[in-house]
Amino acid sequence: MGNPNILDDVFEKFINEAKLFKDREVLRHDYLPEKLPHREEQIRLLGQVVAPVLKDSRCSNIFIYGKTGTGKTAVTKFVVSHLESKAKEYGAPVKFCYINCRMTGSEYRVFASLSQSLGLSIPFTGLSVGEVFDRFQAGLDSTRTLFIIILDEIDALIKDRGDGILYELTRINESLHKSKVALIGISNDLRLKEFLDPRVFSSLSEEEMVFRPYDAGELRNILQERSRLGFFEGVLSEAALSICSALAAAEHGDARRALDLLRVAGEVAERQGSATITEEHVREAEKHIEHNKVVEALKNSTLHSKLVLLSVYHLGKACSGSATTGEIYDVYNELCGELGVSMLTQRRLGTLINELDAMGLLNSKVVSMGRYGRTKKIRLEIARSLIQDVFATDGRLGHLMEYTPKLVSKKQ
DNA sequence: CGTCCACAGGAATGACGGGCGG
DNA sequence: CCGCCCGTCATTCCTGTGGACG
Repeated sequence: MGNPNILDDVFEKFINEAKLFKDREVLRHDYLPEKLPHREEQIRLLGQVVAPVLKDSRCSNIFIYGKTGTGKTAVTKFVVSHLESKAKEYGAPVKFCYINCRMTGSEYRVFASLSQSLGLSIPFTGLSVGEVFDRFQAGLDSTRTLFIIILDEIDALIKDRGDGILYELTRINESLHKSKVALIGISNDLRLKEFLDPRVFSSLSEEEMVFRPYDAGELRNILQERSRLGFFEGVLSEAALSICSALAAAEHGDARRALDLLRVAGEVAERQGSATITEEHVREAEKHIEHNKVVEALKNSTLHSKLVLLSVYHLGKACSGSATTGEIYDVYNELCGELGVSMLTQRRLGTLINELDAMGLLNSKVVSMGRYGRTKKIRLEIARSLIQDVFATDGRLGHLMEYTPKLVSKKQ
């Protein structure tokens, strides 16, 4: 019966004490601000490259590299949205389509999104890829359009599907009569060209841009700028600002991380009813984000992935950090036996390990031990306590935390 | 200086659930 | 309802390989 009152309390408290955030949205990393500090040069360059579409000619394909949180996406969206309004002003037939390849996931869905942005309706599934491509091409050519395709996080697509789509897209202009297509490829991975067919690569990177990471000072400016819009005056302490930029700078100058840190720190402070954001809140936010990362990652991974992670955790006790694939496979087999689950092959395990590596939960490195073979050294990338926290609440796997695999006790 | 370990990781293939168009 | 195609997970078979050992 008291429940509504509890909530009432919570809400009232929130309304009365929420004196920190002026505009929460501004502090999200996907918010597109009116100013992008320290990226003026890139904005100008990209602007020059795409400008020809205003005069009815196709612009060069362009390839943009840079690590996460260096402003690639923000700059591109910024430039393109300005281009769009200019194009309207001059009546140039410019359209664009932004696709995040990691979200979109497959060749089929990329073409489906492209078609949808032209106003074609494409079923989720059921058609062959070729059919969707044909429809897209026909749809595009039915009116005269300069179509700019932005493929963000393109490395995700290429690494597990190959460069077939890019091949199609780079050649599409040859079969278009009225319309023209230009590509903007954005990659987090600087070594992407190694995965590409050289023909595709050279056509895709008629122009190239590299985004350098921000340094601590630049991050600080960015955060300052955003916090002016996002927080009320005097909320953010100097110390908190410094620590945010320092932490993010240590992590390859990732502005996305810096902004997340700042926003979550604000939320932590708010929940504690504090009037200012302190260094302590930022530290708290760091833990919070890390914890969420793990929970999120595990929420959509399979039982077997979790078992792999647990195996590494257990092995960590015995061999001070790094374990080999073979050891993990043994422990994993034992855990499967404990649960009465059938186990996967070692080949499969290898790719699961790679996936966990990509998610940042594990760290794996191929090493050669000479006469004693060639394997991967794998260690946990996250705090052991975090694993304990997360698995303790897992009904099915909780008890495996206490269990000590034979291999581990033998090693001890 | 060749051997050979203990895997890495690519390719081909299959099983399965889901959705479409007819 | 069927036949077709999709994406995902998993297996099988395979070739490749860095470097300590002998």
